[in-house]
Amino acid sequence: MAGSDLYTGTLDTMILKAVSWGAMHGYGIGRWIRQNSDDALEINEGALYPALHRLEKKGLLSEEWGVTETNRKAKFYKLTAAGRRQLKAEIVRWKKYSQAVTAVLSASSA
Amino acid sequence: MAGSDLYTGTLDTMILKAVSWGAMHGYGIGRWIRQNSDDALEINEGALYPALHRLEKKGLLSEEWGVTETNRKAKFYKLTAAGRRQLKAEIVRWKKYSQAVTAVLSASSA
DNA sequence: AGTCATACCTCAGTGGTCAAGGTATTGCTG
DNA sequence: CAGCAATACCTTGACCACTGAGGTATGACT
Repeated sequence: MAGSDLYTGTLDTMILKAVSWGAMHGYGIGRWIRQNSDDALEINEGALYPALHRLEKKGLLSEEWGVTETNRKAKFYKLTAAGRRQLKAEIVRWKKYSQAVTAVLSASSA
Repeated sequence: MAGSDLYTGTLDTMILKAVSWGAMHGYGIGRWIRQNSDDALEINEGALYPALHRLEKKGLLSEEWGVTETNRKAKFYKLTAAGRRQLKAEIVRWKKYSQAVTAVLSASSA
């Protein structure tokens, strides 16, 4: 599975966003990100699962085993209150940061 | 010197951009990035200098000792041909990537 | 003489990602 | 019904960029 060479640190925020309307399982989160990025981002599983565990350990996600619509067992993640706060802050940070980098990369004089 | 919590991987591209109109020394590159990001990005020197050495080692920058306008000795960096090519590619990559992440973070339905 | 800004550097530690391996189950298709 | 793709989870070692903190030296101004 070819990764997308992530800019480190952006994955966690996207994961939090993915579950912001309800519980989702890991594999589905990866698929959701790919789809919502118009196939630009392909999440490496070796990055995805450690990230989920990390976020759970930080108390930003809670996990629970369940069954998918297609009858498969899967671990479902949802946002905690802290996770929702974090998501909000991270989105602000991303906006500022990406605008700053874009400004730098389109500067037209020294 | 407080860093800006960089998203790993974005620094190199900004450095290449900084020297795209002519040679610049390391300390000045840090200042240039800060100014062109409207003070949003404060480059940690512990990130900056290793990055310069890295890029030089990769053949994307060439370095040469010189003297600044204010009469101080400093190491000046400029783009190599490979560096210019890399910069172009990295800017494209950043545009695609940042648009993708922004799309994901502003998705409005599951 | 002292201090600030400039200008360079290194190092240990941390931590996220990649690449590659693995297990198990469902469901489709030949 | 055998085989295989897709789903769904996981771990591990290696790599490497960044943080935070330390350091040296010089020019300019007070």
